Amino acid sequence: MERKLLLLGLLQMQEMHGYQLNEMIDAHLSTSIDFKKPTIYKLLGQMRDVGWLEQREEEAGNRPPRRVYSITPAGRDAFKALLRESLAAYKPTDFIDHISLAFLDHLSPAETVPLLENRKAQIQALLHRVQSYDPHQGSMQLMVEHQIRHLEMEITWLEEVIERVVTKGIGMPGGTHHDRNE
Amino acid sequence: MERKLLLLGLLQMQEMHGYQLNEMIDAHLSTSIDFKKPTIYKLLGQMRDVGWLEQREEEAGNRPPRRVYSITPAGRDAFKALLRESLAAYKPTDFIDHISLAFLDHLSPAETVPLLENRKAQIQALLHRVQSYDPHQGSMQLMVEHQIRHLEMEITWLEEVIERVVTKGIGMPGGTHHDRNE
DNA sequence: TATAACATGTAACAAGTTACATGATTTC
DNA sequence: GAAATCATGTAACTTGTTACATGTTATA
Repeated sequence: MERKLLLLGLLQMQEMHGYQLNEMIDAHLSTSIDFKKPTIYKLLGQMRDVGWLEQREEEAGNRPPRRVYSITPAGRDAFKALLRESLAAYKPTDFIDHISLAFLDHLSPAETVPLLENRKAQIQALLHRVQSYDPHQGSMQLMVEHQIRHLEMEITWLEEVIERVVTKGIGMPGGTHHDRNE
Repeated sequence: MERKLLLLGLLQMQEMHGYQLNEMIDAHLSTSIDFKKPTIYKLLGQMRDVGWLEQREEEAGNRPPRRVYSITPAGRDAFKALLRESLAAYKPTDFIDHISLAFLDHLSPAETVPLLENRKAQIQALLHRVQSYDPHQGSMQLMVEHQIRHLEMEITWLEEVIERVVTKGIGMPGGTHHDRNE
């Protein structure tokens, strides 16, 4: 539903066609969310079918006509309902992509540190990209600021982990066990 | 691949059967990751088929026999390779579940604040659950600490957002526009 | 004149979850 | 004797991405 919320929110500002929505999302939100064209087109069709959106065809020469979507009163209601629901409900973040951190002690510090430094460099690169954004309008800017906070936290956290690996004290009780070998 | 990494990591400590792995994950990681039984069983089968795991059947009375998996040398190699790869590569977090924050200004502050307070309460509840965990062994503890950091950040961030909504200054430039209505 | 940008979409695939199926054993 | 726990798995569904298909118009 969050993806529908996003589309409805953007269409609330002005009517747009799919390609245009894709550009918007690409330009302003690509660092923080994945949302690809086929999905956009599909959801637009779905929302049109249930009456949240109205479709208007815009002919322009011989190319595929633009399908311009505008939000209907029903769509506006749906938007508000989704928005309230989504604001009030917190969905816990999935940490599966960080599971490797749990097995840090299976590698030697000498090997671990450069890997973590590499990871850190990537986060930093992303942070710089996000920071270089022009300010967005209204509360849209909150998305950017939130991501910046998040990335900054990730970096300081990683630095601490690296520090702990270096000074050897990784997981609290003496239980450090990376095994002897190549 | 992260899920396979997790299974391999757990099986590196000791051989286990699927049900047991599921219990482990449930007990120690359920606050931070989703990983359900059917997925576990499927991945165990896959990894057995490619020779990363060895399967041994343990009969016990008349009930379905336990299929106990132990990691093979090939599995150990795969584990290390996956671990290195996964440590070095940062996969950006998806913020789609936070998109509602971008449309905060479509609701009146009077309505927004309680919704956000509710959201905050949920994060706090989760934080308390995570904090009540016994310390995990070795670097596994890092997962817990990371999640705690994350949740604390989310809470302070939300508090700031609430503050900004209350004092009206939401998204930087004067562009606050929540529309007049019921 | 080749490539990028414009504009739409379908089809195949991926990677999970939820719901269902089965049956023994232990606990209340 | 009912319900929870132990133990396995399959099947259907969900929700998204990637790859492909198509054709026009502007740009290098």
